[in-house]
Amino acid sequence: MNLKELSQKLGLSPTTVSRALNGYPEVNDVTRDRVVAAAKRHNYRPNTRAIRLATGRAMAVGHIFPVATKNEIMNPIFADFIAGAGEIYAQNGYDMLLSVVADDAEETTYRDLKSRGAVDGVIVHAVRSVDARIPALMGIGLPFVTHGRATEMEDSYSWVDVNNRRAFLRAANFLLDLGHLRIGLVNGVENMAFATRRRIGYTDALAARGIQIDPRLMASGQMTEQAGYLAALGMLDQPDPPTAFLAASMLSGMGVRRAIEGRGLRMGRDVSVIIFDDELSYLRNGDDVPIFTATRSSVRDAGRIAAQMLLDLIADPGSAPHHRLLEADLILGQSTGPAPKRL
Amino acid sequence: MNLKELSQKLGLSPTTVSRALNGYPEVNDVTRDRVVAAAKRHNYRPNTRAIRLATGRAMAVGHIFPVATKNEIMNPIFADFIAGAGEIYAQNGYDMLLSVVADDAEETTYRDLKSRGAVDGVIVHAVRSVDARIPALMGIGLPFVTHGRATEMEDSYSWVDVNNRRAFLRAANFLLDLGHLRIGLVNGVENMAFATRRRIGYTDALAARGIQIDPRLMASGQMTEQAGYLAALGMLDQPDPPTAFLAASMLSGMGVRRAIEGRGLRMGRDVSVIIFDDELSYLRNGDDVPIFTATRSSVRDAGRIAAQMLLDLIADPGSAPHHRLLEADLILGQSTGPAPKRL
DNA sequence: CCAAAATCTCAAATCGCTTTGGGTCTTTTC
DNA sequence: GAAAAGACCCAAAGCGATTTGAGATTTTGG
Repeated sequence: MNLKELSQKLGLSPTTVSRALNGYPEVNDVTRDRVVAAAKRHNYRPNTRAIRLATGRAMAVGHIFPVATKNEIMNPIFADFIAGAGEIYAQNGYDMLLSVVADDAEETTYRDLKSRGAVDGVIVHAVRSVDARIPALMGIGLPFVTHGRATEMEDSYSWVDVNNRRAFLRAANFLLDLGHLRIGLVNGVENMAFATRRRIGYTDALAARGIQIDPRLMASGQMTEQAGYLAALGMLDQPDPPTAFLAASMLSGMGVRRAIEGRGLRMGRDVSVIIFDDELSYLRNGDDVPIFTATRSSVRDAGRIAAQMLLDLIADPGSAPHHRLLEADLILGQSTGPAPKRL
Repeated sequence: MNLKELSQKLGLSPTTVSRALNGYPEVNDVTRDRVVAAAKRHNYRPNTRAIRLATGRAMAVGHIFPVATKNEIMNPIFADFIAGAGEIYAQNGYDMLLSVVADDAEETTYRDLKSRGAVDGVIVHAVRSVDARIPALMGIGLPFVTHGRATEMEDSYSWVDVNNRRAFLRAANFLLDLGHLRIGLVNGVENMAFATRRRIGYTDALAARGIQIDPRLMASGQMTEQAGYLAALGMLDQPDPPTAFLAASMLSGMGVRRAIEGRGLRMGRDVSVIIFDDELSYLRNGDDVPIFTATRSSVRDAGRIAAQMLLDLIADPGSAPHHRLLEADLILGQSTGPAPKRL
């Protein structure tokens, strides 16, 4: 059932039917009702391909799913981010296009999407501290919103980010207030913008209290359980082990917990742990009472916000860049307590 | 740069340029080379929207991302499956369309995608034992491939699945061979097809050795760390606790491990554990030596296979349904050992 | 050397919608 | 009561490709 057939059935021109369906004012209410009813009865949906060609808009946004050429790690937060963004697209009649691309080919993909006219804008994931994709996209002229922000030129593009520095600053301060003096940092890979900022939050907090930064208490790596385990174990086995940890994710935190328990210590009593909790749906931090004390910020919300921002940007391409800095909550769980008395 | 402009630059008709670019035989090789070179030089890409309208094919496939209305859990295997499938699409010039949809609206979404002409086919995720989507899609007439298979009508549609029954049968047999008589099952939610089949594999193995099935040793729930922990703890605290566990996923297994260690036991010595390892990129089962003994089958591979199958189906709609049953490997890790002597 | 076949190229139709620029028919307005 | 305004509807021109059918040119065969 297409527009022409429907209009013939109704004895109207395609023009009028199209206008009636799209809410244009030049059509009689009686006629409009008749058209709408017929469209529903015949289960008519305008052909997406034709709409796109006619309007010149893709009514779709692209998400590029970088697959690191080296380590092949798929970012686990991606699924939840997508879930949030997808909600917004569905509400606004947009489609979500996913491209899985080797991370050194992202720019080519953006350029391709643009010249093919496949999308009206893109979301950039996993922003690195220095990220070539940002200037590239500005050059290409494709509207975009980044999740995370690079260290430079913050003002010249649109982004959604968590205040990572502040989150880890607060977390570190909280541990310091509990009397912890040696705090281990189990961070993500530090070419990622968020990881860099978290480290700065951590070091700033220590510096503000006049505590010497000890590089042996700072690890950086993939945010997996195994990596967290090994990093924490290495620190615990040092002569002057940490009494607390700051871990970059739920998975890292689970690894840290295993290391602590593996050394016969108890988390929350002997060693405190604070994690960054992205509120991933399949990695909940406990049900009612959180297991880990955590800085918490929902990735799914971030997805919603980024998607809405992008749609706004597409609707009004001339507007100034939008920014949204989310603050993470610091929620109390069972993994923190006062520093044990030193022997 | 569009076809018309390019053809004007070349002094040829759009027809000839189109044919040259698409490899039709009716064009002189010299002309073709000239056209191809010019297209490259001007960075010409045919407009996707126009191609779609003209050819009537969407050159896109849909993935529907069900968000359970109740528990809101996003399936963690989704990301890796998508990564595999996306590779295949990219190689074949297809786009991947993702829809995030409440799980009670999936059928509507399929119907919508079809009537809008937005996709040429879809992949169905997370198949339930009895799944209304399958007959629905057959009715709609949209080519589809399911990941997992329902309990009925296996032959009438195309699917990719792991031999879940056999995987858990082998795993259970392996534990039985090691002398374990009480084996706990920490299964996924059993309205899912894969979970049902795994349970059957487990019970079949026990039955074949004449061991009584004990419902207290069978748990079914979300495949989260927390759920695995609680399920295992409950079993360990029973009067006659299991000496081994079969866990449905890496995360469940991590929960089981925590329960074991929480009770002062050691995994691999006091209590054995076998997990189902989907080889998720961010939940690796150890680096060199696997931590858990596991039945292993890569979800990313399954994504590749399903995507290729769907493309084949789209290319040849009249063909008979395709099936692919993957066998899981049983790989030895450090989490299993002989059953401890009974006191 | 001419007709037939093969080769190359093009004009125009098509896909299914939106949108422009008029037309007709009523209804106001002075 | 005529002119202006408003309401309603339509034909046709697009969007940018593919594809059909046919014309022009070159090659082949007798």
